[in-house]
Amino acid sequence: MGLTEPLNDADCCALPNALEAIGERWSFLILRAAFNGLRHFEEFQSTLGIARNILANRLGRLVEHGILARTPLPDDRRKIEYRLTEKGAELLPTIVALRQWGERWGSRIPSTPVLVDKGDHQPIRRVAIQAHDGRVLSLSDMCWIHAEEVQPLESPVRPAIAA
Amino acid sequence: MGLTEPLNDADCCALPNALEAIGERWSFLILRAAFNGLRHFEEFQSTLGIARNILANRLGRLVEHGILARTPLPDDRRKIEYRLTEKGAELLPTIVALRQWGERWGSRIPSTPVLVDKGDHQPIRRVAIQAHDGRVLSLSDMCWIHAEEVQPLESPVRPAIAA
DNA sequence: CCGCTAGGTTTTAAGTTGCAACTAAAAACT
DNA sequence: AGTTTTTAGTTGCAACTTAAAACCTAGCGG
Repeated sequence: MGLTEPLNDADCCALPNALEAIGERWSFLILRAAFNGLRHFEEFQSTLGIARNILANRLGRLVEHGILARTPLPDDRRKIEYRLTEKGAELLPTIVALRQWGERWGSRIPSTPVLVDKGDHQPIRRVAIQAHDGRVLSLSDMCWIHAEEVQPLESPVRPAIAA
Repeated sequence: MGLTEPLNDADCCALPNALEAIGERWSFLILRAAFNGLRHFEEFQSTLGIARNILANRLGRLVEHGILARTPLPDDRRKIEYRLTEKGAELLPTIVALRQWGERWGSRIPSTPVLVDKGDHQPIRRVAIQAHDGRVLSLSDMCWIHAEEVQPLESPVRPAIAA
């Protein structure tokens, strides 16, 4: 078996932290809604069908964790805007990965609206784990080592384009 | 704002399904433990510190959803092996993406054991959303369109990784 | 100053989690 | 064969979380 991580200690891995921020019921769905451009309490509430007290609680928690920013609009100060921060926006790969997994393995019709590159209208790739040079890796291709043991690369590879 | 998905209907998106399978408290951590090679009830229990009844419940649910396979070992039939199925193994990008996010934004030391390519011991890339040609896309580079409207590419790019 | 709207809080019921103690079956010792 | 130990659970009960519905309050618009 490829990977074996010393997970006995909680602090070896950032997952528990991440889950503290977004692991509760509804948080993920609220986030998805935020990625879809929803910004206001009543929008979230009516779109998701979530109870108001829970929504208030989750929005508050996401704000606390710096994932959403809460701003009363200056021209109507009743209205509160909840917007993804940069930190929040960087959850997109996680959400898309989970969504793709659900699409691939769920009992669903292949879900008609498709996420595409705005430039050429081609569908995005499957989210995958890649080596530094872009090769797609699976579970058995990886292992854990200590950060200090990593050898710097001789010729740094162009970061964006896959081989 | 780049993406706007008709999320009014629950069935437009595979996320709620996915979350039904793995969205409860502990499920993600159990999965991480499984990725780290844990296989037995007592291992999960003592490593994670989870209550036994909850662990039993979650393992059962993950098995129901085809994410873990439950097999009593032939040479000691008390021992039950819980192993990731293919479906389960394909959650790896989701988990790694969330972990990387937690590492980047958490208040943690950069988490010493690092996940590397077993071949060259170089760290894996950040999990990202990519266009068909490998360009990394962000929120504002994408939009939703209907599947039928996607134009096939003239020179097909290696198909294995396209979504 | 009246009513409406947006974004909450309160109350109460129902469901979930967590701990500790218990059980059941298979293996190991004596 | 009988006792003990190990592995994987189940049960009972208290504490906490979630859900639904009603209520509240600041800010606007007439």
